[in-house]
Amino acid sequence: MVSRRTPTLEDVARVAGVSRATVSRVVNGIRNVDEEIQEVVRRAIEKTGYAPNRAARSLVTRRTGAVALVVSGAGGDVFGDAFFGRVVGGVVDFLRGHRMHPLLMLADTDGARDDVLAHLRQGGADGALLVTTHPSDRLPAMLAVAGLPAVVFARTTQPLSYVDVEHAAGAELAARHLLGRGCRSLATISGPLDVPASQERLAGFRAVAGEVPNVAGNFTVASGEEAMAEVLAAHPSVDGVFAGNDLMAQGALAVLHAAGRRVPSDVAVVGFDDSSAALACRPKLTTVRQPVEEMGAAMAELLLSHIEDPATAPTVRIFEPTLVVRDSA
Amino acid sequence: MVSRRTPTLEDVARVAGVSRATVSRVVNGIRNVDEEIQEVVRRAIEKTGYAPNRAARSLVTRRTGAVALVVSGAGGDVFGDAFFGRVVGGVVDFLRGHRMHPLLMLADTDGARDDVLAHLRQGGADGALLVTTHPSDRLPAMLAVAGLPAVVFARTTQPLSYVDVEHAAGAELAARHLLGRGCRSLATISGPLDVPASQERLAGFRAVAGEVPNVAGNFTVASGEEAMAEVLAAHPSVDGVFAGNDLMAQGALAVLHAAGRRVPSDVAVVGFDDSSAALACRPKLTTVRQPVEEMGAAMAELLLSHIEDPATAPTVRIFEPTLVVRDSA
DNA sequence: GTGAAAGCGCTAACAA
DNA sequence: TTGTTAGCGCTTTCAC
Repeated sequence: MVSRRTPTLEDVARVAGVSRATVSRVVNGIRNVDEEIQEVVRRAIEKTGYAPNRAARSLVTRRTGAVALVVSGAGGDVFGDAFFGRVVGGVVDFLRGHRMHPLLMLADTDGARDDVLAHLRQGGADGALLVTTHPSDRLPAMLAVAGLPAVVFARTTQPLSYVDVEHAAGAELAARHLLGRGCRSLATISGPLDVPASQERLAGFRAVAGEVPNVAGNFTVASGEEAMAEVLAAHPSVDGVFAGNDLMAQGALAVLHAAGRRVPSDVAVVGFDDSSAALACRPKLTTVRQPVEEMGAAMAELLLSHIEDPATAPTVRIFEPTLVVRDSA
Repeated sequence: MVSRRTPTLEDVARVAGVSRATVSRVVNGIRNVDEEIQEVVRRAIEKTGYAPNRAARSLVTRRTGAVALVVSGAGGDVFGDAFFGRVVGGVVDFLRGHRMHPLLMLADTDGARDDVLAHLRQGGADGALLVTTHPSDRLPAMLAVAGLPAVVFARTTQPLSYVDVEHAAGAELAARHLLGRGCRSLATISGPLDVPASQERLAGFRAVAGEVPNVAGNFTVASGEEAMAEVLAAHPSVDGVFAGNDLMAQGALAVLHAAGRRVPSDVAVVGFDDSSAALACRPKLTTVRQPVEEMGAAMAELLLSHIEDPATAPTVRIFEPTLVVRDSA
């Protein structure tokens, strides 16, 4: 077989002895095509090794079959974060049931944000999924103004759809659990207080447990260690700790252990997220689970509906966290 | 401003009073265009809010500006794995310097593999980056046969470029370190033995340390715990352990601690990967570092050269692992 | 240095 | 049910 140029609809049509339109109909599974002809066409496709050209199709349908999955965050190690991985998992999983794929993009600088916008305006993707960490990020506003289909992970004040978890409710679950097992002296290790989610979790906890002392960390193991040490120094009698995420809880565990406190008998610890770290900890972490994969899937689903019908109104989907009881509390 | 259809080259040309060709030249930064005219065109672009249509461009250039990043592995939780996240980070980072983006695809079933192939044949992406876990995966062969630009993470027998790390050399580093600190009774916890990387690591370790006992795990914390327990039962005198990855090392640490063995004084432990888990462990893990991000970037670089010149011969790039000494050994 | 014109491969009216 | 035809918006010879 001589290496020729890649076959087109035209070639298939010629081989099958029909028109381009008919071949197109068969390829796209449109009815109103005689059974026999369909068979002839299919054979011709087989014989020619035809594969439809996406660019040509996109040019006329104005659809690419791709959506931008934008990580609009701080450092470059976002992908090393298991949390983002879970979101991606949920997104990919949902999308592929719809023959769509996410295009990964970083939006960590203003230039990069402009690129994302440009890419969408050029029809490089049909819409955007935004996983943003900071409320100061202006990408949501840019997308909203441009009227591009977009869905955000975490609450936004922009007229865009978003998904989020009921942070306060999750923290309340943790507080009740700690109180329920008899803890009398509680403390919290929150995330950075300029992150809305951190604030909501702290507020939720205090709504149930009262004005307990808090030390803010930054969601890392190391910051959890520092915070725990600080808490221990200021409140030696502490017998229950709620951390804003599992990584910080893991740090707290290490410090408590080093200090000779038994977990959960001396000090009970509850995390947040139910990440893989929760299972890797010893003792295994009791934690508030966020259904991150489901949330990712929901984002994708919302985005698809916006793409399908641009007139769809912004929609919000809030998920309920659940308490996963393991060994640390 | 009335909402019109999105502006095209034609519109810009009309506003600027030049031909489409000239506008195209300016947009694509081709020289041979009078300075003044360039300025006029740029103003017209600004005024019209023009953005080039990617589909139309792709149709003629036969380039999409996207590459498929294919995870051809087992379970659906690949993205939750920090290892893959690091690869992605390296890939994304390199790619964006070249105005390209990765399209995420899962290839966990035969059907999905066919989809990946079809997507590439349809010009949905300019090439593929393959992160494959099992040597039995037939996707590399499919891509090689189809003559599509592709680069694989981990050695392949196919005529494709690939990147990999010198597994044996890394394990040798671990063995020498353990021996060097005076360990007399060594044992290993390897990954699944049907994974080439696991075998090579084990072989490398034994090449230096002799035929030490080994228990195979499956790269999870839990399997590391089981394996460690088994080792402890069979060889109570063990004073040095090399685990095939950091997660299993983490499991080993937990079991050793529960058994009352001090790390590293009673038993020294070395992991592999230098993942985030290595830093999260207590004591912090001494481990063999794979430059995963660099490897991801290298994959992307190789792929780009294949895309640019399809005649480029398959190339392999092997990376040297390094020992990162922390507290566990 | 600039323009005219010919496609790239496909879909979607509209006819027949 | 099937074919004809007109584009979708862009790049790229080839003249000028």
